[in-house]
Amino acid sequence: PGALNPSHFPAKLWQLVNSPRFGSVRWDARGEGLLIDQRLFERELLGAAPAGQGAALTAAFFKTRNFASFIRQLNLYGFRKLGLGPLQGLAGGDGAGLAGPLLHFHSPHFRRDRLDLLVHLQHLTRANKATL
Amino acid sequence: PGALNPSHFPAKLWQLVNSPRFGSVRWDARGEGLLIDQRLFERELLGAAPAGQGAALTAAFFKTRNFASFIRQLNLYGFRKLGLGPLQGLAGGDGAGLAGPLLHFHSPHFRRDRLDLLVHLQHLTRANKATL
Amino acid sequence: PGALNPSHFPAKLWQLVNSPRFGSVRWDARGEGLLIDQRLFERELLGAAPAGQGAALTAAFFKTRNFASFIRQLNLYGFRKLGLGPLQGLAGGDGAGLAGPLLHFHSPHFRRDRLDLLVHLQHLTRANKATL
DNA sequence: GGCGTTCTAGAATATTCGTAG
DNA sequence: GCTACGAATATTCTAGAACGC
Repeated sequence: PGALNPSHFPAKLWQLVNSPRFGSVRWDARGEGLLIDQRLFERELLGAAPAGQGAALTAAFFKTRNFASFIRQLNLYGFRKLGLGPLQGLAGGDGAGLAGPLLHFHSPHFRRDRLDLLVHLQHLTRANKATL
Repeated sequence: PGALNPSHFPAKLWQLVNSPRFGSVRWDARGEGLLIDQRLFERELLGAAPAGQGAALTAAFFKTRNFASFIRQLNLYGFRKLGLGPLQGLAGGDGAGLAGPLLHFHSPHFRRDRLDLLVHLQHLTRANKATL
Repeated sequence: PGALNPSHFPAKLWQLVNSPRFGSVRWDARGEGLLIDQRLFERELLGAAPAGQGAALTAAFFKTRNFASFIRQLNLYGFRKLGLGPLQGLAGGDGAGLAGPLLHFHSPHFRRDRLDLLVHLQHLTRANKATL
């Protein structure tokens, strides 16, 4: 049972939020929660083509193509939704409407500059729940 | 629990073996077992490009890219390997060596012209095993 | 019990990863793990012909033709998978698509520049397990 | 008995679908 | 409407078991 296993969800999420290559998942201002742009996420990571283009999924972070499955993973690892993120799409029209609403998720074991907490991000199975 | 659910393995396998579009999975002579060409299967269904071509997976039957995962599914649904298939590579050289060895698998609930048996193809979980 | 016996798996693997003749098995950047290109491995070492060519297996390192058997050996000797190797499919289009994903395996007793550790690579039998 | 190969299964995570709240 | 979760299947990685040498 390894949260540090690079092929498991926690490590992937950590890599994702800290990668400059992907803009759909970022830290919030305090570095205590995730800000997720669903539309951008679907294009960058789930291979959703913006109409008219083949979905050439280069690096497949996930096997799913449904954003809902990603949310299910977040919940399985204990993340909860906080509400909509702050100020997006209001003042700044950043290009061609590429940005959608920002979803805000939080887990006590997922914080910027606290890689050490990552080991506590456990898959919430029935067995793991009993342990906790 | 539906073996007839089109998104589950039994229905997909049935569709696959009966489709003229795919040559990697066929009925054996008696229609009581499957003949599987691993290399062709990987190219047709798992997106393994034959060198020089991007892996453009049109219809994604499965999410995996590993042939071993397909075998795991066969075993999980009760299929057993019978041995190598008959007569391949001997008499008929069918083109450019596209064919590899044929794997032969069998299940009592998977037979040609017996779609009615398909409902008995059950995912062997611990609960289902206890029932049997 | 000889890990150094040239006919046994550890010595073969050592020879393989250090041979300039085979490109399918290499050290990772730190020299602490193996990077394995499955498709190339099958062609170079298991006699899988790239279509149109007879499988003329010159140096038969292994008797098997199944990649899965090689993986079974790795596990029997204590290797664990680390996840997909770095940098593949992302930036570099490496020519003619000859390369597939790189599998990353690790054992504490298999490190570059540490031939002395090789003696600890033991076949995990019931007896050996009890010892550990 | 040890080792290599093959086939199958266990166990954990991942994905999907439905539904309680 | 919507968020979270249960439960079933799917995928992955590793191990068990049987057989031959």
